[in-house]
This record gives sequence, C-alpha cells and structure tokens, in this order.
Amino acid sequence: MYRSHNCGALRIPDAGKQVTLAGWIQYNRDLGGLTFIDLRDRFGITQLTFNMESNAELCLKAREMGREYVIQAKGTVRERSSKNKNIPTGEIEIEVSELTLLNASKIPPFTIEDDTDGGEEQRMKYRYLDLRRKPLRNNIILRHEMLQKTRNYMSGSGFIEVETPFLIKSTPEGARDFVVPSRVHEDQFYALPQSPQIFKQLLMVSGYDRYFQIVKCFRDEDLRADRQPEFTQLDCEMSFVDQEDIIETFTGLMRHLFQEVKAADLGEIPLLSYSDAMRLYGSDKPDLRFGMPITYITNLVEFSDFLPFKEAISAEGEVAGILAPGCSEYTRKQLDALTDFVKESHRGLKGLIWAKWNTDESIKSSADKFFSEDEVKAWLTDLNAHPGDLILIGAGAPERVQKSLGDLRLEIAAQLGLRDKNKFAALWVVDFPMFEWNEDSEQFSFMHHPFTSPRKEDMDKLLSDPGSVKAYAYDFVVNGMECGGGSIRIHDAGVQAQVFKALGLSDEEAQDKFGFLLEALQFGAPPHGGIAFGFDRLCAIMCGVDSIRDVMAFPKNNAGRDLMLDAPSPIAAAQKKELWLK
RNA sequence: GGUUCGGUAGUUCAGUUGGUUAGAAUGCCGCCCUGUCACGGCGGAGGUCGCGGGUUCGAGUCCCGUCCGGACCGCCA
Repeated sequence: MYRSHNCGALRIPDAGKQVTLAGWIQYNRDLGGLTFIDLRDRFGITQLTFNMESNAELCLKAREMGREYVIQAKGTVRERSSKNKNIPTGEIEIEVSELTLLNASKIPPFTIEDDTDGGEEQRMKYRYLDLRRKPLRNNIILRHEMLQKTRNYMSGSGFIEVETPFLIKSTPEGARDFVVPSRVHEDQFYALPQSPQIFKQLLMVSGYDRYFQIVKCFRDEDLRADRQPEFTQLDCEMSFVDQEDIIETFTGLMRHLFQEVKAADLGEIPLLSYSDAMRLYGSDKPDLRFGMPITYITNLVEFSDFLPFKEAISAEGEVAGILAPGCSEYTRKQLDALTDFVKESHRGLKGLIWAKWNTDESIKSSADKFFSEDEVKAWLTDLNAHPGDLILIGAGAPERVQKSLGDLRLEIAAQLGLRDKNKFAALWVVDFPMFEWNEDSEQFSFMHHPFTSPRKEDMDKLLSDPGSVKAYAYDFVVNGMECGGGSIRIHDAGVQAQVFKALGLSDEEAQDKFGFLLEALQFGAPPHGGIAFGFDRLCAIMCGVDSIRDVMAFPKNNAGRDLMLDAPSPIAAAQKKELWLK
C-alpha cells in the first residue's frame, strides 16, 4: 500500500493518526534545524515536517529531496503551531518518521505553480508538467464533470449514445478533410469525419429516434484560439421534431449544465434572427453580456452635405453608431487608435466620427464644422447617450458598417471590462439564410450544410431566388462564442435533389457524392433534425479561459504541431511505399 | 496564402543614437538559519544573443533570407 490518504484529505480531527502519504514535492523549505516539504497530488497539498532535534538523520535526508521528486512519507498527523489559512490542510502537518524516495526528478524547465513562469512553447513541449499545475488540472476536472453530466442528462432524456466510424469517405464540400491512405487499396483514401453528420441522419432513418455521441471530429484547416484540428463535439439528432422542439430540448441541457457545473442560471435564453443579429451587433454570434447595439441614424443625416455621410447614403449605405458609455474623456490618441481599428482592411470603413457629451453638458464632435449642436445632440439622444458618454459613428456599405461597428463594440467592451468571465449570456440565433453567395466561384454555397431544410414558406423560391431562402437552422451562442449549431434536415429526396440543383450540383455529382443518403431518404426517412455543440468551447467558457487548448489535455500548437510528440513527422520510405505514396 | 509581434542565462525578460568585459529576476549549486509555507541571509556557477548571409573599423542592436513560437486575416458546410 503506497498511501493511506491523499494529499488533500487530512484535517484537525485526524490529529494523532498514523498515515502514509505519497506525492510530488512542491516546495522544500530547509530552515536549518527544521525542514518542511509541501507534498502535492491532484487532491491537494499537505505539509511534511522534519525536525533536526528529534531525528537528525531523517531531516538531513529530507533536505536532499528536490522539486518534483516523488516520495512516500509515513508519520503522525499533528496540529500545526503556526497555521496556514490559504490551503484546506493548512491546520495540520505530518511529523514524518519514515521517508522513501520513489523517484527523483530532473529540474523542471518551468515552475509548477498556479502562475508559472513558463512560456507557451515550453509548456506545450512539457505538457505533462504543465498539466500538474492547478489551473489546468481544474479545467481538466471540470471537463470530466461536463462529460459525466452531459451523458447522464442525455441518457435520462431518452437519448442513446451510438459510436460512428472514423474511417469514412472524403467529400470535397466544407472544410478540408484529413485523409488516411489505404494500404490494401492502391491510391485510395479514407477521410476522418468533420462530424458524424451523415451517420446520425442514417440512424434516424434506422429508427433510433434520439441519438447522441460525444465524439472527436477532424478538420484540416488553420488553427485559432478556439479551433483545433481535432476537437470534441456533443453530437445529437432527434426524429419527429421541429425547430422549436430542438431548441426547447437543448435549452434544457444547457441550463442544466451551466447550473450544475457553474451554479449559473442562464435565465430566459432569447431567440434572435440572423438578420437582427447582424444589424444590431454586426455578428452572427453576438456577445450579449452588455448592450451597446449598433444604432442607425441614417434618417437623421439623410440630407446632410457632410461628404462621408452623403457618399455612403447615395451608395445605399448606412450611417450608424455605437455608444461607449462613460468614455467622454477619451483622448485624441485613443480615438485615433479606434479609427485605425475600423479602417483595417477586413473591416473597411474609411473613418470614424466621434461625438462627446461631456459631463458639463457641453457637446463636442469631430464633425462640428458640418453639424449644429442640436443635430449632434439628436444623434446622442438616438443612441441613448448621457452626459459623460461618447458615441462613435461610421458610414458606408451596410456590411462594412456592421462588421466595423460590431468589432468596435467588442473592442470597447473589452477596454471597459464588460466582457466578464464570470457572467454567462446565452442566446439562440435563428432564421439563417439557406445559401450565401460565393464571390470566387460565382455561385451559391450552403451556409450550414447541404442537408439543411429550407423553411416551408420559402420552398418555392429555391430555384427562382435562392438568396432569399431561409433555413431551419440555429446556432447556440454564449458570450460571443458559437457553441452549437444545427438544423432541421431534409427528409424528402425530392427536396434534397432540388437543393443540390440550387447549389449547382448536377444529378450525377449529387449521386456520386451523396447517393447513399439520397437512397436512404427513400426508405422511409422520418422528419428529423439535430444539433452539435463544440464541447471544448463550452468547457472553455465555463473555465473562463480564452483558448480551447486550456481545456484539452494534449492540444496542438498554432501551426497544428504537437510540440511534445513532434508530430506530424516524416515516415519511413518503406511505410510510404506500402501506402502507395510517392 | 497573407498581416503582425516575438526569439538574449535552465526559465521569464531588460539591453539607449551600432562602441570596451551582455544585465535583472527567478531557478540551480555551496554555506548559515528551529515554525516556514513563493521562508530568509551570504556567496557562486551559468550565454554559439534562433540560424545563414550582408553593411560597417566595429552588430544582440541596421539590412536581406530562413527556421521556430504567439495573435490575427483568408479559410473554418
């Protein structure tokens, strides 16, 4: 028996007990006549005490033990004479009578503390050491709780978990596939699934009614803080449901998880249409922890001669602004920085007009030469500003105004500390367009995926006016992060064929790529729909971290490399040959 | 594919207009210390300044290329 208790277990009532502990050395404090060792495992830290007077040999031995050595200690639990209020075991210590070195450790490349001195690269290379740190350990444990509570809730709601294959067929749509060469079949490849989409629909055809799976998915695209090449989805599908049923079911799941894991009440979760989200927040995943919606003042400046406004309006653009509460003291430098921010090429505004309502009630704007104080005051009032506030106004094409002011809204909220990690604001975004126009290929492509059902009332516009067709598609958004998305699927082979046609896919192509699905739809496919949640993202939001790396045990770096394994890596020529690779 | 920031001691960083022997903190090693808890005190060791080329009397510093890391755009049904 290596231990009688873990390192987080003992308290004052245990005083007098003979115990054996094992763990890693967090700190070794040698005071001369006394030596203290903080012994750590994933449950906590317990102090070991060695006294030169009572046992000199043991005390000298303890001094030799370095950081991260693995040791075992037998001794007596004792109340401390000087207590440490900062840790749960801080009122007791172990007076050690027997000390065993189980394994020494090299000197760690960075400190294994709550706040490490290690940089990203070191921490990724020695991920197993980084995982010893409490913040990361807490995240991994929270993820475990999420997994358990999700499975329990889903199972309790009549869903069954079914595993689907990882070696499947590549389809060129959507994200790039990771591809696995076949040894048995020359020049042929499997693909790793981007999601179990087709399988879960086939399971509905099979009559499984309510399916879920917590499953790895793979996408060969560039990485971001919230995107990894392999990631985990909570994948779900239901039969005989409409959009309202799905939203109700998974509102229940989300409320449950946030309540259970974070003791957070999501409250009423609002539904917002895609077009409203874009218009008010310039994003299909708005952060609703704060207000500051984009407010359109085009009608107030309709007949203005002020060139930026005049040009925008004559080109069917908009003039709109956002409120920066309490920012009337912003300096010229700060305002210039915000102007540069919206002028960055992917946002594309030509500039930013500001207007300050100072605390002394005076009004000042960067367009004072062109507008009377009353006119500027009308803008301020329209944006719900008060003395002490600043408003920022942009003019241009609607998409640019939305994108720029939407990003600016997030930037200012961040500067004002309004993106509070302990606050959770969820919503459903609904009524997505079915298709979006692709400038490069000059044809429509699907917004969600090609099996998404168009809305009933838009069915007849599929071929005549695809751009105006809306879909039964929905996203679940928390704190400005897209955490889930799904749709009602097409269960009618005829409708599916029409959608493929609208996408410019010939019958032959559709048959080649999705023939098995089209055929399955003809064998009594029930009406069905589903949703998939980004499990890593949900965990990241609950952990209050910016990157999903921090909730994954062994993530990849910025460039998709595993710095610990040094993967990907070349393979031997013989192995290549066997796989028919040049 | 592109933009941008960075690479200097084991680690995290500083290093001025190019100028003699490249610094700090922390870690590491040694000595001292009986109530510490990121213990403290004294002393010490530790650097091909990512790599290659160029400019210069002289490059950590300037220029070009390249590799590596972070953030972002494109991309991500």
